[in-house]
Amino acid sequence: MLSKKTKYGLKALTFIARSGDDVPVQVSAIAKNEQIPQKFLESILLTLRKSGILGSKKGKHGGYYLRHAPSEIKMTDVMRVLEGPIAMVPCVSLNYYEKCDDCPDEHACSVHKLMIEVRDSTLKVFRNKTLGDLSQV
Amino acid sequence: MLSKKTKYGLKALTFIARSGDDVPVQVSAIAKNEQIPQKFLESILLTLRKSGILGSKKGKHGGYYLRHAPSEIKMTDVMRVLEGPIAMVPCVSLNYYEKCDDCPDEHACSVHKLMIEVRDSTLKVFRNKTLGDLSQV
DNA sequence: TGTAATCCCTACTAAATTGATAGGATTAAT
DNA sequence: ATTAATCCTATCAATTTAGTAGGGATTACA
Repeated sequence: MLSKKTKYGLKALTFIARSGDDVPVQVSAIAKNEQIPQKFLESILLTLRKSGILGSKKGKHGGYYLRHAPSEIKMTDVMRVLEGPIAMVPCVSLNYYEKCDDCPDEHACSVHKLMIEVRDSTLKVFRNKTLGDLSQV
Repeated sequence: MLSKKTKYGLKALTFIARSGDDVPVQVSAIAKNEQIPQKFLESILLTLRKSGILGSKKGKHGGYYLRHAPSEIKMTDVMRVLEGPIAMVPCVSLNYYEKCDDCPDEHACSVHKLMIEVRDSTLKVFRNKTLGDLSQV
């Protein structure tokens, strides 16, 4: 299941992308329009900023803005920041690989083989999708 | 993340598939060979039996067996029993559809659009994979 | 210079889920 | 009868999720 954090994060990014890039967008505006608890959204946007996807401006008339053009923001990056590894098991993760304790031989593991295929097919989707595609009406 | 339940369930099914189909396989044998806590495994095999994927025989020399040939047991069915809906959000689930509270118009929802693509690509993998494929050495 | 608006940060919490464990009831073969 | 197995219910600790609370720091602008 997709976490609310990810869902809210994606909606927020879409909202910002649709807002034109001249002025920063306030958390309150996003929260109101997308029906997201504001304090929760604050923490989500903070992690998106720390990861380099968003930039921010403090103080009056401050807010968040995209650091790159929507068409350059790939879903692989967004999903990894919000939801974590794309692989369903660490032993098939490209970026966060970890060996299973129980599994003596990965090559012989049926779960491993299956999850590699799932990972690849999911990656293909996320690599070909950008925030630009999402924010298209 | 894949739950341990699903991981253990897949390993158990693979083990049973590889064991030839003349005699039922005991939980204890699977637990020992696949390094799965036996009591936990018991409950997993029970749900697989209740879903119709496994059959069981009680009493001495009892155990679990596949109800169909491995090549006829599709991963879509197995995954739905073990892990639940394949879709990452209920609003794109084929079998467990539910509307989002917050989303006034699904067609306009960026998350919805993205998750439909993920669902379809994952489904394609699971539909084309059977337990027979998994248990191939 | 003051004040309101805004992001930033830490800590806390309730509820749900996960990954088991415990203990026995039931069933079947010998 | 005894033994070996599945079946069933209940319980539990740890983790994760989805927030909430409260204030600190920064900036625009009157």
